Amino acid sequence: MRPVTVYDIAREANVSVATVSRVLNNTAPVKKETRERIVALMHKHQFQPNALARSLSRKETGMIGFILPDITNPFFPEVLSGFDYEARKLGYTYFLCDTISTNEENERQYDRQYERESQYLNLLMEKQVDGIVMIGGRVDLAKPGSELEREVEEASKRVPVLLLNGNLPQTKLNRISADQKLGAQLAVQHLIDLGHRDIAAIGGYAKMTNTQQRLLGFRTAMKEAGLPVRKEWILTEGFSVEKGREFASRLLGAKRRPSAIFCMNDLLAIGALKAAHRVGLGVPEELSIVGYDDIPQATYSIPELTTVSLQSQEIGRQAARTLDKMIAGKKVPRLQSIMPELVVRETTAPYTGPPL
Amino acid sequence: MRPVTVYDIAREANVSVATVSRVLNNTAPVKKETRERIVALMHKHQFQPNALARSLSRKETGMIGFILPDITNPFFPEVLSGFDYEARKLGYTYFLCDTISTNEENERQYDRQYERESQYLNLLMEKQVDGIVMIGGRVDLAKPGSELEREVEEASKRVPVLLLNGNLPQTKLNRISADQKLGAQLAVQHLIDLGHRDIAAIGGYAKMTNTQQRLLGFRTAMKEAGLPVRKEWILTEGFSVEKGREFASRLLGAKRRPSAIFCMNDLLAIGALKAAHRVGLGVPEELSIVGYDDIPQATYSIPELTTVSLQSQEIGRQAARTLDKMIAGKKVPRLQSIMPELVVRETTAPYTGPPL
DNA sequence: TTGAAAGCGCTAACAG
DNA sequence: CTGTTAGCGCTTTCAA
Repeated sequence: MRPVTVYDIAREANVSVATVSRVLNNTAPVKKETRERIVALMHKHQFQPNALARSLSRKETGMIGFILPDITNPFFPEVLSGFDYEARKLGYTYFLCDTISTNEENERQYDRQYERESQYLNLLMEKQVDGIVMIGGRVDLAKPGSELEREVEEASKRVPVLLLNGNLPQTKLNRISADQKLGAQLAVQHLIDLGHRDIAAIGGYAKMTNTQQRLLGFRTAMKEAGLPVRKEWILTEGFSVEKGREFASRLLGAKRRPSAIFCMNDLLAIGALKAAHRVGLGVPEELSIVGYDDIPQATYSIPELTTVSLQSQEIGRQAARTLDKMIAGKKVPRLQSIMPELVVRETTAPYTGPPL
Repeated sequence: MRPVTVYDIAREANVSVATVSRVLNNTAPVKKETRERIVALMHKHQFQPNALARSLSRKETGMIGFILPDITNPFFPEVLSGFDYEARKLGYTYFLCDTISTNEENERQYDRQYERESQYLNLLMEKQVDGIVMIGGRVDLAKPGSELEREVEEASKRVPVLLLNGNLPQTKLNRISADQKLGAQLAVQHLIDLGHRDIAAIGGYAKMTNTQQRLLGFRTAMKEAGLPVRKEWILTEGFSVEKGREFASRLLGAKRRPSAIFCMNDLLAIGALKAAHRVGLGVPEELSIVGYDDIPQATYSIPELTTVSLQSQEIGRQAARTLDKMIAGKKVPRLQSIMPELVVRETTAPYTGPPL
């Protein structure tokens, strides 16, 4: 059966569509009597306004596009859930745009990530979303390259775009970002305070801003404490549990090994935990480990991870509020910085090795 | 600046909008020469067709609504990622509708879950989605109650609805579901084969179909092996790590305790692992644990979880393909059953206690 | 091959 | 308070 429209309601109520529209949107006073008649009819026919038509004429859709790299990476659901909470309150609904996802062989496809982002950017604009938020992918690159940047900048002229936890340096897009350097400093300072001097750093990708910033924080903290940074103790290129295990194994297998490891995220830390376990090294007694991100899984391990909370939920919420303002045409600060917090749990303990 | 429309292109190309539309959709032959002229103009002006307008007249949107309870529960991103992969290939884009999400105080809001589902159902229909998939929430209830069911049935008359891993018994909606009972049997049989006789089952919610089915599988396997099921060893109402720890603690604190625990999901198993660790019980030497779902985190723990894979990615993929067929008006089987698989890892070992 | 014109369903002046 | 009417941007007959 053909869905019922405002015309159907109008006809049966002996009014014009304008009046129906008015009671639908409460956009102008309508005589109580006729209003009630119309409302009754709407219920009777289970009338559901066609949002497409409405959006077409109103020129706003209440839809947002959320572009992220990989929903199975537990960091993103955290951000998303905060975003969801606020966005819903503000009356938005959103498209989830995963630029990686998993194919039949169950393998992630990173190679086409940026291409996907471009596709989604266009698709979302065609769908007439009111705004777009981007996290991960090219936004994490220290030097995305002008083409990747230009594209987003171009998009931002048509629709508000907000970047999360990253940047596109050649553009002046709005963004919300945790202070990555500070987070790393917090973590490393914590280790130093515990008496550790031989500290390694593992994970991340050299080309990513977050990694560079965290490494910078690491170096800064070490330097301020007058501690040397050993090159062989900085192992990058990877963010997975598997990589964490690999990096840590390498570290722990060497003749001289660190007494503490600073990991670029929690997954790596979980991998490091596994490596330590494998070689029979007690954590935290013999080896301290600190993670980064504070994903829920940080409390699943034994022992539970000491880590740096990026306040991911908060970033998500902030994102929704900010994007809403941008959509409303209000001014928002170009950069909103979120303060990370050190969360001390069970993988760090005072240094107990031979006196230095 | 006003976005460019087919009219703008048409005018500048000295053709009618119909022709522009034709080259846009490749829906009828157009003279090569004029086609090229039009294509060039489109590029020149960065023309982006307005999907709203298109959908309004075509009566199809390429949009799907995906309703799930909680994106931060790692089971759902798995399903979603499989769904994403196929849906994208088929040209769909989807709204993520989380019915729980997290508020400012960082607490999940389960109480209004069903209400949210109803809201989203309506919202999605107004947005004119081509189809809806539902997982969790009311779909997991053994007796959802007629109102909750009627509503979905009603919706399904207007737009294809597909249920994942659950059912609404009073309706005859299409669904894709893992065989929960079989999965449980697999798990429990594995324990029995290892020589365990004292097996407990923890977690789940008594009112949920999945729990009932899994418990049924548990009982069936025990019965077939001639083993008794002790009432105090079946602890329900909960799906979290915290609950797992709590249940297992209770079990392990009693005078007589099981030598193996079958958990209704992996999070519970992780909790059980923690409980065992706390009381100094070695897993798997002194206590075997098996989980359910095989979320990625099942391999993060030490030792790694033996568990039942629900093939969540596959369910997601299947869902996309099936919904696409339904949208195309094709017939699909009312129920597609997915076979679970036992994944033996490190938390189960032969029984080594006193001879029975 | 191409154009004219009638929708798709709703909103928003404008007029009364 | 209410009705008329012109869009919103694209698709799709129906003719030519």
